[in-house]
Amino acid sequence: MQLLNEQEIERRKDRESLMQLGIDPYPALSYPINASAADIHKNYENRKNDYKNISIAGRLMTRRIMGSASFAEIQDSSGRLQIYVRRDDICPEEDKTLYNTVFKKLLGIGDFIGLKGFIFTTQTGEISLHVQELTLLSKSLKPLPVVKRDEEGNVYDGFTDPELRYRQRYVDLVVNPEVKDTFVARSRVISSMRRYFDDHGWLEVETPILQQVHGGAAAKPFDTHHNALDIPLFLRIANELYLKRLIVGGFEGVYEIGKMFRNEGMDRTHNPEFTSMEIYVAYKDYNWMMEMVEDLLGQIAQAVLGQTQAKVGENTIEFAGPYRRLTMFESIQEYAGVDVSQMDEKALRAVCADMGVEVDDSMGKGKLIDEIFGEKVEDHLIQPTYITDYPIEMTPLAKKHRDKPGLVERFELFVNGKEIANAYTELNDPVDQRERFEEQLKLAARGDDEAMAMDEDFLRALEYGMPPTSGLGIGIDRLCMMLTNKSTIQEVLFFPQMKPEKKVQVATDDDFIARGIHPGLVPAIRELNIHTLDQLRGQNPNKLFNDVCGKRKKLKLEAPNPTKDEVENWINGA
RNA sequence: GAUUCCGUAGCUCAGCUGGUAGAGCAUAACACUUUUAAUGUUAGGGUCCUGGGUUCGAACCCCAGCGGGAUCACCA
Repeated sequence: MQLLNEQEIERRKDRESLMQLGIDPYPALSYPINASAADIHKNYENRKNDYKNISIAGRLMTRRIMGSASFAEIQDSSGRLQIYVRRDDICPEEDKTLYNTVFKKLLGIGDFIGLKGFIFTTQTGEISLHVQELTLLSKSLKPLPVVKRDEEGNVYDGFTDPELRYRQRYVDLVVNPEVKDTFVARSRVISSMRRYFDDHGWLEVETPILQQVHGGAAAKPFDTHHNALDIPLFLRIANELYLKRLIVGGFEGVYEIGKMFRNEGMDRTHNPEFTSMEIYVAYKDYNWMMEMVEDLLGQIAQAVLGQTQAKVGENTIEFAGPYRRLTMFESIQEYAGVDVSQMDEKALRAVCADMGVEVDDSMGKGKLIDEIFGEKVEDHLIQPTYITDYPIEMTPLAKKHRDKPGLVERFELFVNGKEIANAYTELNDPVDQRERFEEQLKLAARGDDEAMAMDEDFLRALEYGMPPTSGLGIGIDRLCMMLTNKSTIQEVLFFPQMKPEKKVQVATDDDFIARGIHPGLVPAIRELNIHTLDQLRGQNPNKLFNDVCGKRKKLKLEAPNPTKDEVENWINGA
């Protein structure tokens, strides 16, 4: 049961009327299509002879009715096409019902229709379809927001409320064409990335989403339970440790593009489920990986934008490599003016205090350096920049630097002040790896709730031997944000997570009748804005009695007035 | 999680100092055979987010809640 507004009631009546005319509003059929709106606009001028028998389908989006002729627009997945509908063309016989009643009165904006006819150019120069045959394919019962655009492309009655746009993305996609463009771009980002990896011979794989140990990253997981095994399970926060097991197993290049789940806060750059790409290639190190990433991102930008530059907010980003490389210590030296490379924890805390960087007691040396970096450096890294050689404490899965003690071979790629990729020369020494996990356990004991958990099976795999390997992770959503110039993650996710929509449980007529209300009085109850049984229960009996009798008179209802006792019984449910 | 702004017709938004709820588009009716933000005339459409409070009187003031945006914190 739902409350219908005026326009929804009207459309339901139209649906009934169509059926009475013998027209199925939802016919079961295949409608053959031989052209799209975009194809017609692109090719009609040069190949006019090919557009004399067009069959096309789409959603009716506007109508301009002028007596016995009308202009309208339909929208298919490629765009819009103006159609010209003339009464005597679609109704060549005596009976003009199809035009006068069906097209003019019973169809509405949002309905799917199929059309046959020929393409021509109107006096005002618009390429249009002259309709000879019209078929209703699906009736729309809810009114679409009507977005108007003038010749300059100015939008007049936009569908702009972010809440409605995200909750009803289907409507957003119908009326805001640039939204569709964003998601087409997203799809191209992923497909061009996949093509790049496949062309290099690396294998796309799938690893468990339901995991018994949530490893590979520092984050809070979603937990669930498997009934048959009676064990707790977690949605993965990362897939790194599984992909490395596959390298142990003998694959020389594996990658996975998939959803990760983190039970943390949400904002314009975080959604509880997000898409990441992780790739591991054997016999490589992080220097090789930096060159690969430059090549990859240049090619993706080219595939998505047709060029390697992207406008992101105020900035123009050049994705073609090579990218600038800075060690973490160099970057802090450059942007914060401090050499932290030789500092111990105490000295670092003093530096943080100096700079007004907030810290707490659970933070180790690595975390403190990361805080300084985040506060002072990140925002400056606009053009793609590799930050390399991180402190060992904050990177338990990366190999120790080949000649810089206390550091690991890791880089992060920053673009427009945001991290979009993270890569290591992977740690493959099982003894070192066990020690690193143990260090993490100590951090956990100290209060760091993001410290990584020990994964014994992963250690066992490493003990069998993993070749030297470089691994990379890219946040797909953020990459898409950059390449589509969007500032929120919601704009690149079809269905971003939202708080539940509050749903009022509207009572049906039968619900009211079951409480003893005379069927003829239900309209009076609804007229009083009592739509749920809860609302009914909250009524004052005397007031309700008076109101119902008043409404009965006003609405001229046939049903007899209730007695006061009856009204009390409605409320008490007796 | 904190701060702050917002919630009025299907959509986009007005609504003065607290005094009978408004517009454009959409919808309905009539007219109109090349319009394109079609046009002209007319009509209907509201739980002013919800619940309390103040007041003779609340869309408006106060309190609480729900939902959303922005900023900040954490994380990718």
